[in-house]
Amino acid sequence: MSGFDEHDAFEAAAIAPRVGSGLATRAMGARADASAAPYMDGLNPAQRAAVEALDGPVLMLAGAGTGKTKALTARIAHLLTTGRARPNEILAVTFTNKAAREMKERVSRLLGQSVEGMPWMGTFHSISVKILRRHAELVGLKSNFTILDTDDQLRLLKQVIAAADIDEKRWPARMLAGLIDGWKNRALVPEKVPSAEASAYNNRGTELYAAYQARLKSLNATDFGDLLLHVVVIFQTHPDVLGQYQRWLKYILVDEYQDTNVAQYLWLRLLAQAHRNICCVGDDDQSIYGWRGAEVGNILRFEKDFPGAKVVRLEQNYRSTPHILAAASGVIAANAGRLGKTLWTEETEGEKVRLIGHWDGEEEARWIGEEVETLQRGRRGAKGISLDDMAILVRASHQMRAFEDRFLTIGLPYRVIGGPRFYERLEIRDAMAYFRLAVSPEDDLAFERVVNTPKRGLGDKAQQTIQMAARGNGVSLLEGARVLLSEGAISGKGAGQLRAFVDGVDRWHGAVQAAADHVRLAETILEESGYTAMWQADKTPEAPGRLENLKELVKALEQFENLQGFLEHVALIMDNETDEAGAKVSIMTLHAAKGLEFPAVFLPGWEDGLFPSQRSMDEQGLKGLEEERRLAYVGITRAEELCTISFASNRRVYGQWQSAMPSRFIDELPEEHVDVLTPPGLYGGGYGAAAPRAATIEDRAMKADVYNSPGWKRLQENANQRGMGQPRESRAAVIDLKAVSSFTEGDRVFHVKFGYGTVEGIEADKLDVEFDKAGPKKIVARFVVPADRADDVPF
DNA sequence: CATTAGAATAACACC
DNA sequence: TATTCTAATG
Repeated sequence: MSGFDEHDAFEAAAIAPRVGSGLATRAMGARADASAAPYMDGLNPAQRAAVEALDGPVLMLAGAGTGKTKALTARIAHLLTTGRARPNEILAVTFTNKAAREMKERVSRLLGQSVEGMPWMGTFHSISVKILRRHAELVGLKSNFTILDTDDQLRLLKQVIAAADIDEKRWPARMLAGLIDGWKNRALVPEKVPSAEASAYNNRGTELYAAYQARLKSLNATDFGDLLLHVVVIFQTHPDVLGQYQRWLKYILVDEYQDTNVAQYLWLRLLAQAHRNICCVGDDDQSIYGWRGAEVGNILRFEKDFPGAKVVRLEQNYRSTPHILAAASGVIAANAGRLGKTLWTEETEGEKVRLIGHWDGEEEARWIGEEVETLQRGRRGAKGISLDDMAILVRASHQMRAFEDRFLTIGLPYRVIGGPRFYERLEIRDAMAYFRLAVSPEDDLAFERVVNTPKRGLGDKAQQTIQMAARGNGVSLLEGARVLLSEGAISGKGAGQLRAFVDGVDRWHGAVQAAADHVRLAETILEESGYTAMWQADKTPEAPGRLENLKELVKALEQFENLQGFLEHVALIMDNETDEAGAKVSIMTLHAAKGLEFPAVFLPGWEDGLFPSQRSMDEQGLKGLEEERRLAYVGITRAEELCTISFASNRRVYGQWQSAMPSRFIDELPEEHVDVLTPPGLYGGGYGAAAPRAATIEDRAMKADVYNSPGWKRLQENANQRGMGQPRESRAAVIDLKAVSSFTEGDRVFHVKFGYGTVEGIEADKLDVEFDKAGPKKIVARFVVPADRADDVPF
């Protein structure tokens, strides 16, 4: 019942009058003057132009904070109100479920009615699933195919690799997964992979890709990349099917167009090529998904793809203060090959972007924690900021830990967005595997995951036997197991338990087919399988939490009609919004922050190697660096009123201490828009958790003569002396330089972090020190002092 | 088969 | 450091 039949009816009924572009029009009972419609209120001229250019290709270049969603939703309202399209004739694609949800809500609000009838508003993936279920047989699948997540994908690949007799050690499955994802992102089926790339993965990349695809098909499964790929293949090979969709989906809107990859581009172009009513919204400066196959080229090339396209630029920013905008512009200006936009604002007030250095990551977290509390309370009589209005945006998710630790100890409420997700947790995935088996007993991957969880005495050997039996008979693992049991071919111990397991699955499957109450069924499954009992018996500290999660899972089921519906939801909706009450600071990655805004934003970890990430630069060179820079731009432009950038000179990495230089992006911040808060340490004095609150940053900031402070100069000098890309030691929190006298072997020394130690060797400016507590370390000489001067260390 | 200690290794961002 | 993998032991 996916709306296709109604659709035909609608198609016949919807005879929208053609109208001149840009003019207010009268249409089928719509309001007489659309330009006076409430959804047009408060649109600036550029936005209005974007809303009114309904027919033909439109490219909306929308800078950060320029009201793009407003324009987009108004455009949808306009399409509906003018009678150009019915709700189910508009295809509106976003990248995240959150964005789709928000758009739905806003359109509903604009029109004063629900838009439940907009079935084609969603992510590329969710819309693709809808299409693919309808035409699965065209690519050799059944319409109830399962969608594998990354984990399943990897396990399947390992099997394929093993079957090809390749040493997975030398040729990791991850590498192959990356290759295959890359090909799928470019809509390349195995036969189409360019021969130049066939040498990948020990010359067997394409061969294994083909084997993997065959395996997926036999499992009646797809991975994420397939969802799009299959649809593109169907469109390309079945013009009749494509034609249907072209007729049905009269208007196309695409959000975040700069993030589309080749497959998505083809997907869109195929759908749009007939009527060319496509409106793409994007910002080349916010293209941050190159690693996922996004092609900035798509947006740069739009006018060539759609000749005669109308290009609208949204440049008036409604979000940030001038200083914040200027700082962001200064950074992004270093990128080449931009379409170019100049953001401006009518706003004149506002604080400069704040910059502060710290000795190490812990101190950075401590400082930000205090600063959050200060802001919450309200600085100098200013009004306080709610925790909900503050965010900490990090480059990589592992950076979040330091903040979580700190916030937990000071009891500061926080929420992590996009961290280790609920549905990726071990116990949830196990439970889901049970549900999957209940829904489709032939789901071999699910079978493998839980046959021996909890332990049923079915180890590698027993499982191999089952595999053999299944493969030999060309049946699923469950059937294979059944055969073995009936033959009595399985050894004594596990046999009874396997029998119980197989019977259990049969029973649960029966219940699913009988459409039994699925919430109850889920509980029953977890009980009968012994899964709950397993965690109850587990005495590790995390067991109670896991049981709690299982309860939550069952509760989440209530919102769905059945298990199938739930499973699909989980496969596609990986963002879990836990809307707990109470104000909280948000912690998230820069990527996750795209599209969001906060009055106060903290951007920690601006160190070379971390941000920009060394890996990005190593693998992608200048291209990678530019993408990192766009990420910096995204970060800064999330801030409405206050943006605080910070870096730490030392950080633990894999338990090893490492020092780093402030990010090169810091040098790119235009100095007249930055307040340098004195790097701690440069003026000595106890700075840290125990420091009196009166001595916090605010007061210091007043004195800091911005870029003329000795600290800043030294930062610059150090920066200039060193080559780029080298591992560099800190140029920020420099300890008393005079303390760096010449050391000799055997000297006793002191280091703030490691304590006392003995010099074992000397190498240029580095010392090999055997620390009493921390063990052997290589240390830059500047960071240690003679042991008898330990008291002089200002930290 | 399960358990466990010790070693290896890891970490960038997501639908 | 923290998790995961391997090999050796029970």
